[in-house]
Amino acid sequence: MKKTRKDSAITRHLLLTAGYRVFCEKGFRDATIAEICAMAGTNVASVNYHFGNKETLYKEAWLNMFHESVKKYPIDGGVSKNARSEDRLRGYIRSLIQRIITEPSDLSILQKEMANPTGLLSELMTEKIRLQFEEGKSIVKALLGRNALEKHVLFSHASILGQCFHLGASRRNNPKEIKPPGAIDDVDAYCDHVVKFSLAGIRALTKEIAVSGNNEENKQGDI
Amino acid sequence: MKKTRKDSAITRHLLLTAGYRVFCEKGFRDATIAEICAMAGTNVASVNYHFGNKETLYKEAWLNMFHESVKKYPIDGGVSKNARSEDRLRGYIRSLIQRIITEPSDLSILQKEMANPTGLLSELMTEKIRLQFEEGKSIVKALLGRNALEKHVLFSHASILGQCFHLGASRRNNPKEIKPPGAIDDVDAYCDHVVKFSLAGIRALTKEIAVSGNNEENKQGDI
DNA sequence: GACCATTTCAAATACTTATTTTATATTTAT
DNA sequence: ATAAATATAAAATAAGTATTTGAAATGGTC
Repeated sequence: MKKTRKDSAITRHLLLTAGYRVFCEKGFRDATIAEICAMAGTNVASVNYHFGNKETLYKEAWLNMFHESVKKYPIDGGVSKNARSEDRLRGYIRSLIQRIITEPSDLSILQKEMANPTGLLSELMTEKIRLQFEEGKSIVKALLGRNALEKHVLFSHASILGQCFHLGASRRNNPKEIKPPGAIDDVDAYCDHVVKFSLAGIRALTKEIAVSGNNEENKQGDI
Repeated sequence: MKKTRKDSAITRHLLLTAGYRVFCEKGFRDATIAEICAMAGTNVASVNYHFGNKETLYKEAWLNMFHESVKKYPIDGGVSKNARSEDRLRGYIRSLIQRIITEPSDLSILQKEMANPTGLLSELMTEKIRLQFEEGKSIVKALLGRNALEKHVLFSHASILGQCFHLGASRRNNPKEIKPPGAIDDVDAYCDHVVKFSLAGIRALTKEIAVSGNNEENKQGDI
C-alpha cells in the first residue's frame, strides 16, 4: 500500500530546511542548487526529483518555514483576546520582532520579497499574511475606539509594522563588516521603545478623532 | 589635448541612467547587460568599454543617482536649520518619503541592499548615508531635549525611518497584480500621519526622560 | 529470495549571460 | 590629408548553473 520510502520524507525535509537557509542568505537567484544540496547532504538531482524545480522548492520552503514560525511565535504573542488592548499590542509587537530577528524565519524572506520581489511568493504571501494584518488591525482598532476610520487603522498599523521591520533591515545589512550608522543592538530595549512610541502615537490620534468626530466633517466614514 | 569624444560622455550617461532603472527593477543579479544596453540604445560591449564590468556600472549608477536625488530632494526638505524643530521634522519626513516613492531614486536600491546586500555598495552607502542620519538625529535630539540619551535619539529616529521605508516596501511588492493587505495609496495623507504619530511618540518620550532625569537612575548616561 | 516501484547518484546536457575579441567607423591632432 | 586615438558593432568565448538522463541502489511486498 505504502508507496513512499521513509527516507524520502527525510530527504525532502532536509532540502526544505537547507533550501530555506540558503535562500535567506543569498536570495532566490544567488542561491545555487549545488549549495543547497551540499548543505542538505544530498545529490544535486534531488531538488528536481522531489520538487520538480528550484522555484517550487522556494515556495514550499517558505511555506514550511511560515508554519513553523507561526507555531513558535504565535501572532498574538500568546496574549488572550480578552486582555487589555495595551497588553495585546505589546504581545503582538514582541512576537513580530522575535520573528523578524530570528534567522532564519519566514519574515527574513518576506522582507527580501518586499524589497526585491521575485513574484514567486506574492500569492502565497498575501494569503498567509492576511492573518497577521487582521490581528494587528483589530488591536489597533480597539485602541483607537469606535470613531476610527479604516484609514486611521491602516496607517497606525503601518507605523507599527514599519518600526518592527526596520529592525530587520538595520540588522541584516551589517554582516560583520563596517557597522552602518543606525544599527540597533539592544533588541529588547527597542521592542519596549516601539510599544511606547506606538501607544503614544495611537493615543494622540484617538484624541484627534474624538475632536473631529464631534465636528461634522466626516459623515460617510470611508477611506 | 581633449582625449574624449563628445559622444562618449553621452553614451556613458545613457548607460548610467538605463542601468539604474534596470538595477532598480530587477536587482543587481537579475539585471542583464543586454537589457541595460537595449534600454540605453547601445551595444552590449559598451558597458565593458565604459565601465570595465557590471559591478562598476552598478556602483557608478547608484552614486550618480544619489547625487541627483539629493539635489532634487534635499535632506532637510528645504527647511532652515533655524526653523521650529517640528517644522524641520516635517520637512525631513516629507523629503525622505518623496525620495522613497520616486522611482527610480537612490533609495530604491538602498532598500534592496538593506534586505538583500550585494556588498558592492556597503562602503559607499554608509559613507553617503551618514549625512542623512546626522540630519535626522539632530532634529530628533532637538525635540527630545537636553536630557535625552543617545539611545533615545537612535530609537526614535529608527521609528521614523521605519515608518517611511515601510511605505516603499508596501508599494513595491504590488507591481499591479493582487493588492497586498497593507497597501498604502494616499501618500500625502500617510506622510502627515507619520509626522503626527512620530511627534506624539517623541513627546511622550520627552516626558518620560524628564521624569527619570529627576530621579537618580541614570547617572552615567551611556547606552 | 525475487520482483517492483521508488529513490539516489554521477555524468551529460542545455541554457543563460558576462566578457573578450576582432573588425570597422569616427573623431582629433599634426 | 593622414595617422593616431577613440568609439561602436557583431560575433565568439568562457564560465556558471539548472535540468535531464540512465544506471545503480534501496526497501517493501509477494
